[in-house]
Amino acid sequence: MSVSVEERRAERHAAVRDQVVAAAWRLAAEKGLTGFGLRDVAASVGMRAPSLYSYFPSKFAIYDAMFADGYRAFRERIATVRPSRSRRVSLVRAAETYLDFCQEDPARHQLLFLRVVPGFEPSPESYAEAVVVLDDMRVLLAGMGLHDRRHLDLWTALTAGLASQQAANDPEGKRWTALVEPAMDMYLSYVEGDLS
Amino acid sequence: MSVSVEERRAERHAAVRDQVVAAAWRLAAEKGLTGFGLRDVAASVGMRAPSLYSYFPSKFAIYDAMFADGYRAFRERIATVRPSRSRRVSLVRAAETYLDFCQEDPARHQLLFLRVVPGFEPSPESYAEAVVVLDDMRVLLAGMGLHDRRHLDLWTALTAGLASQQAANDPEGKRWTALVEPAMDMYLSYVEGDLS
DNA sequence: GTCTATAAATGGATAGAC
DNA sequence: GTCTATCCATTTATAGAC
Repeated sequence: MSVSVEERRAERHAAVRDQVVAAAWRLAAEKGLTGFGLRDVAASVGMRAPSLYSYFPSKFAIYDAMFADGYRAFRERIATVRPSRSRRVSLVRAAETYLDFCQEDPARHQLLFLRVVPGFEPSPESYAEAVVVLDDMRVLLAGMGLHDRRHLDLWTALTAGLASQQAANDPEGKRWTALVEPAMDMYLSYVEGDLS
Repeated sequence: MSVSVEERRAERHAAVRDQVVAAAWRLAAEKGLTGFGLRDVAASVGMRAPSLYSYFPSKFAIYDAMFADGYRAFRERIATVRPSRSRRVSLVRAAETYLDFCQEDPARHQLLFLRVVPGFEPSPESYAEAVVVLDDMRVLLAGMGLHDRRHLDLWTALTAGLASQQAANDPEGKRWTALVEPAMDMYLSYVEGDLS
């Protein structure tokens, strides 16, 4: 059960990385996704800016870690959705969870689901986290008998649209969130003929 | 038919303002919505940065003018949609026009329809341009017998979702654009019972 | 690994001459 | 109205001492 010095060092290193990412999320929520600098990040973990470079080679690398982290958090959140025998209930719960997740942190919504940071694109490894979540959704719909990618794309468009309209036009309210049930009803009656 | 000196001066002033806004759009398309500076803007209209302050009191004021200008352009574009007796055709054409408009300039899509510039909110006057367009859409749906705001919100969410998924996940392709017809079919069969 | 110091650039914005 | 000059803050990132 002994652990090598290198392993403990690596653990500490990873722990600090996580703190940096958490600090970046806090600042993004406060000042906007592109509104914070490395000094802010460093200060809020008790460091000076240059020390961050022991953990991340660039600011984009921090965005990249945030991206992966955000999708892992999203996947965990989606995993908490209580399953139901009713397709309708399952879809409504999934969509509501997604909408809540977006609304509770608009900066995260922008980083994960929109293309907002000029010049930033997630690395293949981080993008893989996004693919995993999308695959979860694919499996969920497949479990309902929907196997066509177009069915999945239509569902993501519908929920993404509710989220983006909510964020852009009524960030504090429920104008579009309140439409989740009708939206899922609409979706379900449309795909009804294709259910297996 | 004579025009006062002041009027001609005002006209020239307005013309330069328009050039500045046009230059800002070009740069936003090139370098990202938040990726350009006032020096760039000034240079691309043959000026130095301080001279811009004769036309706009701040960078946010330029974003504000872009916002109003973008919604005017959007309204003109929507006005070109050929009317049809078929509700389905009308909705498909409107949605396709919206999607094309978004895809042809992602920075414009972000400024008009997402909340991307940290700290920027449109002035009431500029926001009024957005309200006008939304009212056009309200009238269009009302002409089809759909008078409920929820019908309008559901339609905007659906089209906005197609646009944002397209922009974020397949900016060069047609993966979600290709779903306009099914999406409109879905929408129409759902609201069918409420048509007057 | 963290620091100071600094690079090298850029940001928005202002003062004041012309 | 436009310019030069400049302010002042800030940015990301690097060099090198400790």
